[in-house]
Amino acid sequence: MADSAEAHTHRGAEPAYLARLNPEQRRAVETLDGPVLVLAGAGTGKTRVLTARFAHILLSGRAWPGQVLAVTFTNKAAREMAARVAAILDRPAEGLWLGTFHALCARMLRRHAEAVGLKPNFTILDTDDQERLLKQVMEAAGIDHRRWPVRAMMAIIQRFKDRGLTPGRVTPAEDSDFAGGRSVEIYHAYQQRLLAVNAADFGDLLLSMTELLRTQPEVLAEYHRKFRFILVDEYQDTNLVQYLWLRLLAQGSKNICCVGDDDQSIYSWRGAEIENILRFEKDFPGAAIIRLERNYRSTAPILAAASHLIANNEGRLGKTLRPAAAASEGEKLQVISLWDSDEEARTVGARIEQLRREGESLAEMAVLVRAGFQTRAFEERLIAIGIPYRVVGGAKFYERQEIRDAMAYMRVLQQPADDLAFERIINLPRRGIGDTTLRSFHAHARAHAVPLYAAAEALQPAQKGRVREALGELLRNFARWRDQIARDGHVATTAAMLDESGYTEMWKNDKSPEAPGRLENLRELVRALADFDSLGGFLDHVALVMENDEAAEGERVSLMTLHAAKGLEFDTVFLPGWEEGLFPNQRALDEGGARALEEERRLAYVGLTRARRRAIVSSAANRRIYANWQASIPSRFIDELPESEISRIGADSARRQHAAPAPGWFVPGQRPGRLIEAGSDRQGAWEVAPRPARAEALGVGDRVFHQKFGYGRVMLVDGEKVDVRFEKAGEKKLLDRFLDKA
DNA sequence: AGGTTAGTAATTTTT
DNA sequence: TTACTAACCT
Repeated sequence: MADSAEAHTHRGAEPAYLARLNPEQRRAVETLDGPVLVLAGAGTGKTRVLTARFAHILLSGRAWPGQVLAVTFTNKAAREMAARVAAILDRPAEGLWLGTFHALCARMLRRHAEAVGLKPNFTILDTDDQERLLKQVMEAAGIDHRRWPVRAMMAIIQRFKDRGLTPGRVTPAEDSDFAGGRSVEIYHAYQQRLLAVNAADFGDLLLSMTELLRTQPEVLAEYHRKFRFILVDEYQDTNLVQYLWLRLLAQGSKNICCVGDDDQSIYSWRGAEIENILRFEKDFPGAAIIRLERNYRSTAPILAAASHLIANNEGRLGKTLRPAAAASEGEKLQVISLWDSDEEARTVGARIEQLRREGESLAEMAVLVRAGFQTRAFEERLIAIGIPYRVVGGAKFYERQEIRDAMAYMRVLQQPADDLAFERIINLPRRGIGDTTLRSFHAHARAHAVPLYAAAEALQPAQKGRVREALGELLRNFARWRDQIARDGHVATTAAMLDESGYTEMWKNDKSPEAPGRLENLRELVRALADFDSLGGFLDHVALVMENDEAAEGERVSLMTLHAAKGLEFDTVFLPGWEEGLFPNQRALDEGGARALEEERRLAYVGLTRARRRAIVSSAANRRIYANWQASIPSRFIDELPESEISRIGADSARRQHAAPAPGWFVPGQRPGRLIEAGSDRQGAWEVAPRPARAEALGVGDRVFHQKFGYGRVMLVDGEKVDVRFEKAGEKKLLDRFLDKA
């Protein structure tokens, strides 16, 4: 508030949003004319620059809010930018073209839908729908799905779209040899199907819009007139079609400002091309390049370690992070060698407990892993020792079954031609309409080139018995709901639809423990519906914007993948699993070679630079993968850390572990022996810990402790099998020898 | 039509 | 190990 008051009232003095910038940041904000690339290292105030620049454009009178196009990758980033711009302006910023690539393209495409063969109410398909549609296309083309998986074809199509290639633009050189060279044919058929069901997938939003700008000069000119300034966040993550889209739009004013960090490009596997940022000067002649290297986040040792590591990469524009404050002190990085993944989880858990005892906040600690499955071991350990945690980036709200079902109902209501949605709900709840019946609808739909819904209507009278009755009722209901929506509005109608269709009833009758939660989610969905003035607006929101409903707040440790951690920061960051094969990930290396290794290294860099004060890297000598144990060696990235900035813990014993054969070496499924930890007087000795037999039997009502599940109470004893109700993990049946009396 | 079983595959995933 | 899917049975 004070900021903008000053911004408006100052005489001669600078507005506060400029005054608090360092010289480089300030140049990035004030260089308004022509292309600008801001190379913003981790923690150098990237968001501050972006928002100050946005506000500066408006406050200096260079453009109205509607004349600035501001693009981000995530909804979160878009929200944050909107909020911070509004804070500088001291009023909510309205009429902004600020959003994700996808949301902005969807907004544009709705206006020009007809030009690409869609109706303005087209559906935006998520990954699941895409896959089902493509599967149908491939089945129709007679492709053996066991030899040529749908997933693989999906990836190929996505890659085409990422590169701005419509089926007609795919050249033989860019084609793949999938299904005996039939990929373009399938791609083409898939696009035809999308138009037939009046739908676009995520990739289409960008591709269709770019194609439109490429081929229709008057549409392009319209946007050139409109947008005077373009701002782009996370430019290093753009793919080719996003780049083309931006370049087309920027041809108008030339005032494009891209902010990014080539060292944090970690999405090549999703089509991102780091070359876009490396090539910026060539693409936009006369571009100003501004480097932000003053880091306001981390201590000197963390910055030194991250810089030292990333210097091993070849393909980079080159920047060096410098600590902003003179604070050269700070804890060294800890590098811990451990015996196995269980010990790693225990150690991390113990460190977290210790830090908490020392007064650190759990919300300021994060465990960052390479792959999602690694979080499980830490979750189990944290449950056992009673430390609250959250897993960031798990299942999304809208990916839940009941939400997708309910949305399918809404989609059929909104757009009866949406075959995928219709297919999903035609027999949900069970109406006795099985494969055979559905197949006949499909045949009719194909033969008459009508939507499935129309086919069902046409064939309903020809059905017999229960099917005829149930289908008749469903179709009559839809007609009625469509009628009702004009009268009662979309919220009441949707609620009525979910009840009257029998969908809610289905979950009420469901005895599974998840059912009540699903009903609650459905109620939440209807509640959320009230924030929108139409069903269509809501469906777009869910497809493009809605995110995890999990509360981010609270005193909890965060567990997530390194990818999910980009853009976040914590006082303490645990980086477990730094082992060859896991990190750098072998599979990534197999697929992408040297380039992939550099991307893995960038991922390590991202991980380290998340830490403000403390980073703890660990590696385990043995890791359980599925059922059996596998030996592993510490990651090469550990060797790339500067020895002067790290303190090694257990390194000696780790070396000995690899040198000496252990007793009972790697019997699949069996616990390996364990080396006594550093600090013990028996350090270096082998301890093979057999599970001791239970001395005393457990009784009903006993309080017990389990390594994985924590504390609980015995509910039932059946020989050596015991039912326990755990305080945190629910009821489990297990063998008594895994329990300790508490 | 719907439930059961055997076989198979398991990174990262802002939209 | 688990989780999911495709053939298989009732």
